[in-house]
Amino acid sequence: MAMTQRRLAGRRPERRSQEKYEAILDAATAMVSARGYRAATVEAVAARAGVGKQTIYRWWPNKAALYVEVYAALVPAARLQVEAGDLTAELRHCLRQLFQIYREGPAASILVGLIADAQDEPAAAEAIRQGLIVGRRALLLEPMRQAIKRGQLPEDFDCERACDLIVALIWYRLLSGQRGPDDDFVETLIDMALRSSG
Amino acid sequence: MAMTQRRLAGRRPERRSQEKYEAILDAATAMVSARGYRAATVEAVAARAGVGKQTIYRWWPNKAALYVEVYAALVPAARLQVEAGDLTAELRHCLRQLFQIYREGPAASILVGLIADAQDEPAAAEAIRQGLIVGRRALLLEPMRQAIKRGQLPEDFDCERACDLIVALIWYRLLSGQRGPDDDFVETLIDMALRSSG
Amino acid sequence: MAMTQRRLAGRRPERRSQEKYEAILDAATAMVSARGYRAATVEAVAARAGVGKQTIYRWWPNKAALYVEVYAALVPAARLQVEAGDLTAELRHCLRQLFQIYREGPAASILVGLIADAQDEPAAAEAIRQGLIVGRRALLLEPMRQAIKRGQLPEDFDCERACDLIVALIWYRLLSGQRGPDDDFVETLIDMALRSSG
Amino acid sequence: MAMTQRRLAGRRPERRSQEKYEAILDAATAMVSARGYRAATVEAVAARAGVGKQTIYRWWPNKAALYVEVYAALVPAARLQVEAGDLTAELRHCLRQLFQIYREGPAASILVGLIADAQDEPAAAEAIRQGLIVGRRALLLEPMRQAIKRGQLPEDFDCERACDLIVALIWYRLLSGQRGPDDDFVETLIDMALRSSG
DNA sequence: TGGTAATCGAGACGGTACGTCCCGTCTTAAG
DNA sequence: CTTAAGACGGGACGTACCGTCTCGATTACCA
Repeated sequence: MAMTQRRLAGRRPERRSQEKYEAILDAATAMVSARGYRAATVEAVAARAGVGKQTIYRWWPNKAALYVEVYAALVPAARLQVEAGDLTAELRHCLRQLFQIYREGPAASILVGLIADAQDEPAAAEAIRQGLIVGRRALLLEPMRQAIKRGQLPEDFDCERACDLIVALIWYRLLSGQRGPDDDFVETLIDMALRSSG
Repeated sequence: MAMTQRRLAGRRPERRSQEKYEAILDAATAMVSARGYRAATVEAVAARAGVGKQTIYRWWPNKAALYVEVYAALVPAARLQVEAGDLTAELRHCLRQLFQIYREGPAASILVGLIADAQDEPAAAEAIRQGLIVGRRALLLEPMRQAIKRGQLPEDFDCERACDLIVALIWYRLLSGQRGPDDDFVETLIDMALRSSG
Repeated sequence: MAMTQRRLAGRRPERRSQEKYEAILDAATAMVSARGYRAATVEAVAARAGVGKQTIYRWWPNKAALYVEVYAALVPAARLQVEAGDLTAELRHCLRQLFQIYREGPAASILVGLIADAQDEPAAAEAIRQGLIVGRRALLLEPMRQAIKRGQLPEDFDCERACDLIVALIWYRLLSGQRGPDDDFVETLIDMALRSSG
Repeated sequence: MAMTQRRLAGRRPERRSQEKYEAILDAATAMVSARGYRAATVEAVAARAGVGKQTIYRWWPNKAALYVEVYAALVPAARLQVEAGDLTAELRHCLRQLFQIYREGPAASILVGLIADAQDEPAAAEAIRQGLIVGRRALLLEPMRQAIKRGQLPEDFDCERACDLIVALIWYRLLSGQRGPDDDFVETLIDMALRSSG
């Protein structure tokens, strides 16, 4: 999202065709839904979008960067946030919304594919770190910090640890191919997170 | 270790050359160490082992199955087990040994590569589930169950949940490319596992 | 020199910037000298001239047409003509001058590139025929015809045949990548041309 | 034909599939006939031959090398040679046969394409020099040398020059896109060659 | 002199081919 | 009959240019 890749430094994104841009993201989304992350090659996405391969490579350095953007579009932060004044309620909202999105569309497949890609493509790893981890963490961390301020959590509660726990368990559930993430899982996550320290 | 693949039923594994078999596992291990999991293609492993590609495909259905076996050899269950009569001591021993192995050699890279492969190759997924999850889980579960029997853990302690938590956090640490697994992490894991329910 | 392209009839060439026009020809010349005819793509010439690609395509239908013009500028007819009253002297002057030009700059590379391009681009073939053959032939034919009139050559001397012979041998020497055209070659050409019929 | 390219040094041509080899040469021939030399891309030839691209690149370093071999197959030296005891008869036979082949199939197109390719691909240039010039020259030179021995040509007749003249005029006729090579042209060539020195 | 139209640079665009890599299967010759 | 060596069809990679097109920003003509 941040367009920080060196090789795109000179590009002027305002010149990019909005139409093509959307066609590419749409095609990428559709391809994953239809045939899975691996089969959603740059070549296939380009063909489906009615676009030259170069047009994709012009704006994204690799498949991972493209799909970080697709993921971000599918999982808008706004949809996960809520101000409830109550930690459990806020986490419940965030996670239920997230899992709903995972169940509705290909976002989970994309996340899993990106994690896989990241293992041997440093560029992909960086794209993920920047696009998914850094930005998204606050969605969980912030409510916890607020809760401490409000006195709903002990002062020494380890927010980072709780946050890692939640993300780790979600990743594990997706990666190990167990049942999809459901609302029961939300309660388990919240329960475990709140117990994790303090 | 050998002969778990159903599809090789008709073959006569006794005819497999023990020498070549070891050469292949050694080459596979060396390749991952030297160039990483992705670059350790079947082609490259065969070349390094001085073996035809077909010889690998004859005995393993795919790269993942081969590396499940390499992983199992690198992380022998025996090295992780200990009978201490104390849950914390047993978990500490198991996890410290595991992390030591991860730090010494390519086992962690292999695990991560396998997880990645599993995402779009059902065969790889199955190989992992059979080879890594099913068998390995007992190493954590058993000590916990014993601890319940000994009264060191409450009756209603959720061993599965605690076990998932440990594995999930290990995977997350490896996959997210944070710092390697160290002895501090062992203590964190034990602490979190023991808090996770009850 | 300008405005021979029929297809530009509707344009008003007087609006073409003389400055840009020369910058393009200069860049085209420089590119061939520096990197050869093939590498002197329209894209590269435009970049070197500090000009948009479209500006080139606006005034020349294709690369060949552009280089016919560059060639014509590098090999001005005036430099090859002389009125000596003696066929051998006139041919010698013409050919020596031509070879000197070939040795000095990229004209030979351009000629060879154009011949190559002409083989599968009818447009290039036509550009060559119009720009190089039709106009240039007279430089050799005229002196021969004068020589016949002066009685220095037999009445039945086949000027066309002699002319073809000279051009063919020059092309062959350039195309076959043998030694460059030198003054010895001039004498060979004249000798062979004068023997070719009669 | 000589398989002297460095990068093929390690290959063992006896392992090449004769069937595929012929399919490739056939497809290459057919492609030139059907769509011309330029359009006969390696990709298109591979597709038409029902072969992977790699299979072509495995045995030929580039398109030019492939087509040198196609040309050699289309214009077998045996078909051009004859022992007549008479120079004119031998040259006439050679050239008439050659032109017949040019008129029948795509050999001329290939020659022209190769000459064009040679201008900016040193590899192609070398393939041509080795495959076409070095080997083929003897077909013209030998009869001339025999004629000198038999006293049918003066001792000081310059065979090289005569040979260059013939080849140059053939190339020129093909390259300049004039009328195809016919039997009249054979007589012109012989006449000019015999006059060219001595 | 201000409007308007063409030209300009820059470069995005769909497309085609490139030459390389590796997959998993098939073939060959040596042992 | 097994082996190593590696050829094979296939599919995707990421790059290079092609020739066309779309942008604003000049520029030059004409009203």
